[in-house]
Amino acid sequence: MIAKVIVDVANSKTDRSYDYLIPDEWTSFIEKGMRVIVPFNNRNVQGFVVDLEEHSTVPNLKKIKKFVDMSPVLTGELLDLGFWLSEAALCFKITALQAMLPVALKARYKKQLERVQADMLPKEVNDLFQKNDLIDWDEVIKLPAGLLKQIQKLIKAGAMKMVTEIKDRTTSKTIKVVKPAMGKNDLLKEIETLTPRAKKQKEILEWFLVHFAEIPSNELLMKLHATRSTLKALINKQILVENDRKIYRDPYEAASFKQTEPLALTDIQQKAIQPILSSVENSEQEIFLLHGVTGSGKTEIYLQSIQSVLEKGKEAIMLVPEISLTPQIVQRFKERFGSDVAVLHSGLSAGEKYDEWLKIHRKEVKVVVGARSAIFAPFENIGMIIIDEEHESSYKQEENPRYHARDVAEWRSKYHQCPLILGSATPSLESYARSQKNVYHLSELTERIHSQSMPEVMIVDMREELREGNRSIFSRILIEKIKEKLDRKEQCVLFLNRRGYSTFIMCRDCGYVAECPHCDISLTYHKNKNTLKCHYCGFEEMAPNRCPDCGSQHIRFFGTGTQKVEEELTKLMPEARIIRMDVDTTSRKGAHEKLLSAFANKQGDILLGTQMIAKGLDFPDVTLVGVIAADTMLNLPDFRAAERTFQLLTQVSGRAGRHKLQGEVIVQSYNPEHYSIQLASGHNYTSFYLTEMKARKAHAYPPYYYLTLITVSHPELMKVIAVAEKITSRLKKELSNKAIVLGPAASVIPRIKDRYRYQCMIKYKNEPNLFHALKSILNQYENELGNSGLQIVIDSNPYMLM
DNA sequence: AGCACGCCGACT
DNA sequence: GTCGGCGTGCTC
Repeated sequence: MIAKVIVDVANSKTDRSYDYLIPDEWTSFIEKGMRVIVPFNNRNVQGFVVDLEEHSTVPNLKKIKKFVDMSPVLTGELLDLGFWLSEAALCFKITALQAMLPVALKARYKKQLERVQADMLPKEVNDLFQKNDLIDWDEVIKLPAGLLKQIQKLIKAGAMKMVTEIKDRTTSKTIKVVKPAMGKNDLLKEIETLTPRAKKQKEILEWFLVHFAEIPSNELLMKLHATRSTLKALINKQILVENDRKIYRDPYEAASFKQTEPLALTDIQQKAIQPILSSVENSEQEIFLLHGVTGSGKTEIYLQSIQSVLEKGKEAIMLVPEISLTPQIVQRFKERFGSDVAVLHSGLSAGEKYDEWLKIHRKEVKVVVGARSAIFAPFENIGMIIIDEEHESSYKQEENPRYHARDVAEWRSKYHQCPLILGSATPSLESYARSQKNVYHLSELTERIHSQSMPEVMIVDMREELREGNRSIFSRILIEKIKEKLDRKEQCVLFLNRRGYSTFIMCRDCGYVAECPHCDISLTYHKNKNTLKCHYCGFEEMAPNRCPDCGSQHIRFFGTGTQKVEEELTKLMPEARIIRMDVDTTSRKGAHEKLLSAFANKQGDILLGTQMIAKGLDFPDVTLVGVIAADTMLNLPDFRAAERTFQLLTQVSGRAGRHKLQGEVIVQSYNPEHYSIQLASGHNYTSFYLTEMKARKAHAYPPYYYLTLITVSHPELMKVIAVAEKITSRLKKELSNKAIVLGPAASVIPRIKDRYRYQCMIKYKNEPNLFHALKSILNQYENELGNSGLQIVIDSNPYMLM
């Protein structure tokens, strides 16, 4: 038998399957989707079996060396999906296949030096090997040059050789468990022969007499207040045996979840869920766009839809944006579906993710709640896929394979003939446009449950404040309102989309601006450490107190970040308890949850944060939401700037007054008349959609046109320009005259990490040649891509134009 | 990617 | 005459 294997060598020349002979003893064992280890050009690499065949046309096949899995890690469906994905995202097949598995399953290669004939080695070389016949290559590299030379010769002579060992990164957590080494009758006899002084030993054995089962050692010792030494005595006497047992890490172990029952749906919810349920009933592949204002009860619709899927014996995938994978959402799923749920998000360690993935693989769960990559959950009988907050940019992966979870979800829903639900209070223009063309089935939830009204939104013109002499970052009305809420023991959420203290520092005498030495971007001042940081490459240096250029001491800090807001707020209201949430305060594991639960327990009056506090949070006592600078995003050079601003303002405002108390929102802006700010404050999605669509049409942007962005980067500017120009002119030649090819132009950030960056953008409607043109461009530069430091990134349907 | 092969300059 | 630098090409 022949196995077709995709090897773990990410390169365009090796981007295909290779045939290998399956050793006779494994012919009935090796299956599609398993990982194997194969010899490949004088070394061993890992690969995926993607097909099995009787015969091969290739002479002199090599044999599969080892198998890695006892059962396939990729289903037939996922293999097909991987091939589709590698085409859609223009990446190597192996890259696509690996993206579908938890990182823990990615092969790790360890090079070693093996001793073949000890008697041929001189003493000083033999001494390097102690008991083992292998030395890690990392150790070999450190040896003195003289010794290396000898080793080189010995390798040539065949006395030693280089080998690669391949390992998973799976580390299983084990615990010690203990059980009787004999039957009940013998156990009884042993108890009788114990000396009267061995009171604790007797207690332990009596426990086993009653329970007669394996138990974690620690648990047993805790229960009986015994110590390890007592247990050890019994193990030594071979009355009990102790073993290591692999256990799952359960990130949510400590939390206990009360089971909840489905809530009664309002009439509006009922109307929205009906078509979904009938689609589940008839196993129809339909895509629903669930457009529901914040607080309209979308989650309950998800839960009940999934319930109906489970009742049919099928599985469900629910995607949520990374940032909103707060305990709140997880809790609602765990409460409803108990241990049927696996949770996958980036806050978990590689081992924890692997364990959650294993639960799916072993069919121990029926529901997955997770971020983007959870769309690859290895279910085989999917009855529904849900993407909550479908407009979120975190569904687009910004590295290879550059896929959008929505596209993968559509593919899988077609494969399984099941409904796909896209939910959002502010759908992406692409999705809403499809619903207008009846490609998607639109369901609207226009009212909040319990008919709370939408919060009152007030726009404050900050230019006016400035004119009236208020130079603070807070408007007078915002300060007044915060104080009012504090007096009433209610809570506030303040939002600012910028971390750090100041966005840039400038010398007032000579105009010097501190910039990153590796990127063309100004450095952000972080006050707590008194450093300047680059938010793109991580560069950090001490902040100067004199201008490095002219020596002046007049250095001023411009722009406002969360740190500065926190400081100003403390000055104005020393009594307020502020919880700040941004990348800098949540980098440690679990910090996110800790800060949120502190706020939920009212250990804080004001929650101040960036992006990450905009979504999904639901705190009953929050009655004021303040947006400190609504225009920060509006001024970005991105065609989605208005859409993002509208979405963010709507999401943030949705945090206020979700329960009994009426909410208020204050939006500070320097562009108060901009339609995205005006329409967000009026909660008017439809008008925003229509206005924005006109702008998109006028400028030939999605959803009227598809986009593909090509970014060329290299340490030398001339090289970048030359390559970008060649690519652009080639595309202009090869594409139809209906395609718009723009560029080459310097990227918004012209240099990152010492690499210059140029871009070319393609706008098109129907361009069957595009795929081949792009592929041949990649092929043309392939040998330059690796060694000369040239990088070409092709992103179809980009979310980040930077 | 990474390893072998092969071709040309520097050296015992 | 050999050793070792790196460009080139192939991997079932």
